[in-house]
Amino acid sequence: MQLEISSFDALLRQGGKAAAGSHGVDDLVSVKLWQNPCWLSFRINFLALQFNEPIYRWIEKEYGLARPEFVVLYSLGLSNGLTASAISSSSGFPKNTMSRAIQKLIDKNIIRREVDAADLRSFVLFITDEGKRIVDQAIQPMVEREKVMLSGLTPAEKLMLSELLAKVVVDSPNWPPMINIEENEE
Amino acid sequence: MQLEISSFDALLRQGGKAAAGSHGVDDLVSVKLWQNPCWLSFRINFLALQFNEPIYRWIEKEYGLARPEFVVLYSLGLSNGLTASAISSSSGFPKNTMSRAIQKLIDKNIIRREVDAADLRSFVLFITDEGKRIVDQAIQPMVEREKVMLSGLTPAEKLMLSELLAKVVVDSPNWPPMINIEENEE
DNA sequence: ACCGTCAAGTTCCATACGGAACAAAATCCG
DNA sequence: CGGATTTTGTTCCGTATGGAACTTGACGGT
Repeated sequence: MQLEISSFDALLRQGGKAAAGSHGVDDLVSVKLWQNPCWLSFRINFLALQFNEPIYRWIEKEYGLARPEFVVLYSLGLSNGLTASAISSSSGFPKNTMSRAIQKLIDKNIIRREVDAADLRSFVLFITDEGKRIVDQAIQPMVEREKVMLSGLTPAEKLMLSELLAKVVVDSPNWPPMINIEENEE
Repeated sequence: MQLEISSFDALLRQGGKAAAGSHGVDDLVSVKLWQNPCWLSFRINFLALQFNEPIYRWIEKEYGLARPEFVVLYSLGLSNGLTASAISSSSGFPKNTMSRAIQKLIDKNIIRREVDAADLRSFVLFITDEGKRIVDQAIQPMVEREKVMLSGLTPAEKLMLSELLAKVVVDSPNWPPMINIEENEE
């Protein structure tokens, strides 16, 4: 049984509609869920927002760290001894924004930096004890938030979601950079 | 067979690692994929960025519309006759940002607004022919981008991903608003 | 019908953001 | 080896952003 492209696309964006009902969710959100040619980007962006907004608001209030600063801190928490550009490219923030964030973190004694003897242009960044303390604390509400967001899925579904998202991320280096869809360049 | 919480969490964040290998993907991205207690938010944010960044850059260059403006336009393309606050709440942009975006779109004759006779405070927004033309065009690279991003998945996997994401979004109204994780309020 | 509360949009303003230009160091290459 | 090119990080600066205060209209209760 072979579906045409167009009806498979329609099937895709309707994914999960049957199981859902129209419970609780906002009208326009419903439309953007079920009648949207760009189903992926809406769902992804919506969920990113649902995570980021409360979490970064709380981190700002609790620790006085803005989002770029916390991104630096979190990255170092995962892998100490990183360079500014590594953090910048993995997080998507431009490097000047990272530069400022790093300065502030140094001033606050949350991270520390050493010149890289092998490359005098770049600095290697290390988390301080104070910094380590902050990430360890802040991570708790973050995982809690994720747990809440996933609470509607069964364990098997969570695992499946994790695998599928990871697979897409891993594939990302193969994507064309999307320069000039239409080549009308003057 | 019952897993403890902690080892199931570990399993979750490793989701898909076996199948992946360490192909192409950046070092720090690998770490954030596989050694990250917040696997969901990283994957979601990463993918959102991979979509948004090139798309909105292109839309800005092609049509001179900033992201909030295009969000308004796109929303009206899906469901004409919306109100500013509806768009604001479904998209996550604050209402003053939406207000400015709407003004600009009106100036550019891309949308039009009428006072709501039933509620004199609010305006109902409509897309113009010019606006309709723009969304119809701009949607093409957007769906194309999504197609590229999903090209590493089989049709069955795409469908599964669509269903799982939708299920999570539909569940979102049930989530607690995450006020005051720690209740040390002074 | 009136007053307090709430909701829709706008305006004000300080600030963070990100593009572009820049300095310094590394790398490439003939 | 020496000049062109790339890479790292910082600085400059115009602009978009979003919190807060405000205006106007709706709504709910007594």
